[in-house]
Amino acid sequence: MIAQWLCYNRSETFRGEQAQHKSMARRHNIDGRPTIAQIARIAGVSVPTVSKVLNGRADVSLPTREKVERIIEEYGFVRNRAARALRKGKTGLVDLLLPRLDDEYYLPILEGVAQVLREAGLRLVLTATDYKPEEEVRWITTVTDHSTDGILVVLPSERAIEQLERSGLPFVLIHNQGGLQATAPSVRITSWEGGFVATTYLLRLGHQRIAYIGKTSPARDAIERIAGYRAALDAAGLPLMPELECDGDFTEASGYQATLRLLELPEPPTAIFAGNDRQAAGVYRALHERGLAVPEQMSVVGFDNLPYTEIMNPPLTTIHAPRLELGRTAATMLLRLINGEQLEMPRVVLPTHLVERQSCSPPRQQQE
Amino acid sequence: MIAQWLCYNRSETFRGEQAQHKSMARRHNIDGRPTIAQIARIAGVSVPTVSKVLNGRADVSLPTREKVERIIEEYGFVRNRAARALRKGKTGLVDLLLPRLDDEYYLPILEGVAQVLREAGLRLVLTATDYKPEEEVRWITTVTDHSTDGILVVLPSERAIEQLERSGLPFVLIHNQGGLQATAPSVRITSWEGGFVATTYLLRLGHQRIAYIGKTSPARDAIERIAGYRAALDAAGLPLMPELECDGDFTEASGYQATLRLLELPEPPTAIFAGNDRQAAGVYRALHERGLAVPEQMSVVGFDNLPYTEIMNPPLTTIHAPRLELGRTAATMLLRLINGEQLEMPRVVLPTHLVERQSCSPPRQQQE
DNA sequence: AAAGAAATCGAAATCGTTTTCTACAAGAAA
DNA sequence: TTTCTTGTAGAAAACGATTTCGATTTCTTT
Repeated sequence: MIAQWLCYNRSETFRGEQAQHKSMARRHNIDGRPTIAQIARIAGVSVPTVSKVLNGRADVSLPTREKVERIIEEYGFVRNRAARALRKGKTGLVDLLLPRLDDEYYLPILEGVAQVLREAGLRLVLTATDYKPEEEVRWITTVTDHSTDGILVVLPSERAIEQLERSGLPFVLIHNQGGLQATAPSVRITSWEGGFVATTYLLRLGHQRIAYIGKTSPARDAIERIAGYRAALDAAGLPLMPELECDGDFTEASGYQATLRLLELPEPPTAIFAGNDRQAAGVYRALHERGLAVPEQMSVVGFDNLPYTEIMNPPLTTIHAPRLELGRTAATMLLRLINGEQLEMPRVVLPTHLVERQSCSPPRQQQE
Repeated sequence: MIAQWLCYNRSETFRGEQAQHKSMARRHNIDGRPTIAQIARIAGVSVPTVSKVLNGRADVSLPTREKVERIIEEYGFVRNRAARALRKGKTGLVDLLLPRLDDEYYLPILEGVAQVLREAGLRLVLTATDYKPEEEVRWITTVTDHSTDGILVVLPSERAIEQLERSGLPFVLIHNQGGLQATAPSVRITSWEGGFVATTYLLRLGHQRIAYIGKTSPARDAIERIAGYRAALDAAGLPLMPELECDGDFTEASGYQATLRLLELPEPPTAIFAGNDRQAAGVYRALHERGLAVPEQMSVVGFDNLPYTEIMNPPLTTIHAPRLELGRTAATMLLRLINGEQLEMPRVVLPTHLVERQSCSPPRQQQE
């Protein structure tokens, strides 16, 4: 982080000589910024003509255009966005609703959205709803007042979706939890496939007793992950082992506790598929406390591919959730909707994939 | 809400005597949301009266107020924010400029800003500048068009500060790198004290040879950290040990490399103060590769208190940088400025403190 | 009962831009 | 020359709210 401060400060040494704008404009306007009317008067043309120049319309002669452009440049004129928004009915803003801001999981989504919006010249309005549907609804209601061009909602509640559909605003859902039948534009990831791939990977290494943590959550993604796990076992001709399916609310603590319980089993698993990376961190902690080595005595697979999985010890093998693309895709779709276009693919699912690092190996009995 | 629009339109359709007015109003209102004018007509009052009710002004009689409020409620009216912004000169928006969005360091700052703005009923516009001064300047220029009420800039460049001061907009700087003489409103943390405390902590444990990683960065915070380290050594009557002051650009990789070099020294240190948590993660990796145990064979202290330091193995002792408060304080100050108040304390410095976990112990020779 | 004070309400102006829609000029076609 | 385009420019009307300020009405006071 501070690394970049370095080169950043370097380029600082070339201190750009900024063209100082004429202070004459001050005379005309109280807050110092000229309006179209003033520019028009100074240029000796009418207000609409200036507007036409600003908007690149054709019906302005070249000399007039150049004169107006010169004055605009000279006085450093920028048009009042509020007035423009009022007249055009567009605000240049897009709202993004996240459950939480202090959860690094959402960061790349935010980043992806920000990238696309920046390219499109739109500004990003960010709100955290703290996982409360009423907050979501409240926010959607308050931005229904022409103050946004479109909305992106991560993990929307049912109520939020209803409210969105009612509002008539363009919107795209990210990580929609809703039923499969929902028709609203949305972007998701292949959680089922991720669960399947992770489990299959462990099976291929020779593991037979593979635990899963995170059974309880009613969230769509969680349900898909465990379904993928079960399907992989099934495809390998193995029976389900209910004692190896642990509760877990996808926190570090629940990963820790689930692992302790698993280790007390008469026949503990040789591998743990930890539902997500946070739980995997808890798994590591429990294993370390009990003096068990990863991957020699226990293989571990995570899900999400959070940044810190790279610096875990050993680096965690995990399923990559393409969160940046989630954000980019959703934002791109929303831009289309705002533009009045139809989406040929309103419901997009982005692929996950396995990131192989050093937390897995064949089970001990096969190693020897 | 659509239900109400329905009945709204229905009642309009059946109102013959107001037909001419109605058709006009309908023609101009494409998206079906009522305007103040329509509410006023339905309530049988004037436009200003509705406005007064909306703004809680005193000169409206109770019966009138109640009637208008009922109609507003019934029709689910929300006022057009663009129109309001134009007239009042306030947008209800605050811009936050961050160097990057994918850096978890900034997350709590963002969270703190978001909290305060939410309480104040303002919306947060987020932009990443990618550490480029020209991006900062470009953004500041484009929001100078009355489209924001105030700006918060994290790690502002010199040029950005100049631009801000020229713009006349309210602004507060976070982590200002500038010289001590700068008078602009800003919030920082006590980096020097953090460096001093971390080093003193290690000295008290009995360490004599304490390394520091991150010498090279010209960033204000980095300079203060190493200055604190040196001052602590000095206060303990120890000489500076240049061979123990390592270069480092505050990435995981540089922590790793610096540690390898330190271990090759004829007399390696017994403790490493790692400049920041990311470098500490690299230190852990190098030590683990060389088979050295933390804290038994090497004590490590980080800086920042990133979330993952808690789940490092062992949990990292580090200096807490109060980033949430950084965001909250800056936002609170900005709110004051927007409100036209004077700041009695324009330049705030927030205290850091040591978070003691399990990565430090007395050096080996003293243990035995 | 008359006059003054206070409460209540609305007409009209305003914020700064965009969008018709009309007017006029110059050039092309008849 | 007359008529018809074509190209330019501007007058005026929105967009939807807030604010000012004058006009009523109601309430006190003497």
